[in-house]
Amino acid sequence: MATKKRSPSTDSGLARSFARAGEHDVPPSPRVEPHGEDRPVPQPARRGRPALVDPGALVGCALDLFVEKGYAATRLDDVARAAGVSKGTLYLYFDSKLSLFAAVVTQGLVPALAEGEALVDGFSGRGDDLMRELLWGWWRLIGATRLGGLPKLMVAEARNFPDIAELYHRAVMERGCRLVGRAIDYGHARGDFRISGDPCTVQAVMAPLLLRVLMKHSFGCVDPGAATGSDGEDIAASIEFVIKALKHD
Amino acid sequence: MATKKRSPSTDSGLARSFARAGEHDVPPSPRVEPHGEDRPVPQPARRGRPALVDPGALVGCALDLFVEKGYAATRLDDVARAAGVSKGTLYLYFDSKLSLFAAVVTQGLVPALAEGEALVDGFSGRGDDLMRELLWGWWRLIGATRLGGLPKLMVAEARNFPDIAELYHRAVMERGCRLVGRAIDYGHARGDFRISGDPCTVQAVMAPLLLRVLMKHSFGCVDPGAATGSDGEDIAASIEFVIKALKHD
DNA sequence: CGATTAAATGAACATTCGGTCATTAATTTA
DNA sequence: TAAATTAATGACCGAATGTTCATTTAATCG
Repeated sequence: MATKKRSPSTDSGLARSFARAGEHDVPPSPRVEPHGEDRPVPQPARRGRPALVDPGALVGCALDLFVEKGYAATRLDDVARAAGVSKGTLYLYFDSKLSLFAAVVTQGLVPALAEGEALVDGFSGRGDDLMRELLWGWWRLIGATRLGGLPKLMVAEARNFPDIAELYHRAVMERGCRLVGRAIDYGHARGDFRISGDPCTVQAVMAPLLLRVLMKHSFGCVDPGAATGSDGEDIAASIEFVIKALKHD
Repeated sequence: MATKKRSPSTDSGLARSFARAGEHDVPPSPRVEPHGEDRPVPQPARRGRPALVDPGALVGCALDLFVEKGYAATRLDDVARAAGVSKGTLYLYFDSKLSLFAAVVTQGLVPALAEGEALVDGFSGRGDDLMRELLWGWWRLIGATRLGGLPKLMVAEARNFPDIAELYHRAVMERGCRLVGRAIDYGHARGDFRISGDPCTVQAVMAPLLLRVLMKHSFGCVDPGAATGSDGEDIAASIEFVIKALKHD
């Protein structure tokens, strides 16, 4: 009942059941076969029917549905239909519903985090400007995209899946908090901010944007104000709000 | 398949299937008198076996489980067992799982809102002191109690139950936002705050505490820092953070 | 004490849905 | 073209669970 993946790569259930991350959809590179066979490497010299489906697309559809309906209320039939495949096909790429969920949570946010870290690493300027760029970047890369659904998904399901919650906490939340904390410390060291980047301050800084994206993906269907994000206007206001709180009098 | 309630009072499915609010758990007051039927008669001179269960206790147990597991993942058997009754008994008091959910969401928060409104109505003093009392009151009455689980529950389920989401939005969120908005406006009129209580500012003001309670009820089992609230210390810090953002330079 | 009425039960029913697998489709190799 | 190999399908199964209801329990009334 365990591994059955088409790929020979070993698979430790959960938390690692999926490796591809790119958004590309190219199954077709059927034609490269340099005669060496049993090497466990790049060109397995494929035969038979080439794969049509893009696992990344499956994960994307699952993300949308998990965010919209929650884990338990999302049927694998729906995911399959949304992706234009059959339910059986899902089981060619994922061991179980839970491993699909793990794949959804795992992939996506890490690139955005890396980008933020690069920003903070190479920044020289006023602390409030760094904070503006960082928070705007978060909004552009996460809050305004469908990745913004992940926080809501995890808030909803963390208690039901402690393993995945811990994974998300370590790989995303802690790393993100360190990042924001460093940005605050940067401004603090420069004398721009009155306080340092302790965990409580970090949460207060992220809170307006995070809450906004949580509302968007929950009450967005009921509250038109929460739905849109109404480009920029009040995102900017929220960002300036927390920067004001950080600055000296 | 519709109404079957033991009481002759009409019941419009959803959103109104339950009225009690008490927190007591005493079965030993055998005269329960389920929501006094519209007869002005306080003592209907009951016959037959007196009721043992307290519907408020059923709702309380359901709240805990819904918050912990989410709606879909909560089994009525669990709710019944937690309340010490049989599953069939639940259907004596609620038409369906959904109406139980509606009862959970409906009751509880309104009294806290009323208390906050009384505070703002009768306040005379500095704007930042009003804000402190208001936010601390919210934390004491909601954030620190099990009612604090409701925001997480609604964030998780709003999209699945638009009717209940709209009910919650109207009866709780809009009312709460008006309340906080009035408090900000109060300080703004006095010259204590630099900005008025527009919806965006209100959300930014509530965000740190709301996010904290959301985290507590989701990642609390994984992140020890989010679990406790570590009484007072960083609640105070969060409150002072937003007050700082509101004040003039 | 029966008769009556209401409360509570829990076994049984019906549906949903995650997961399986025999079958079919599509491609390459000989 | 035939064999081999891999991809994809969708009907099917079984466990889980919301809902029902005939039955049992416990109180009051005549």
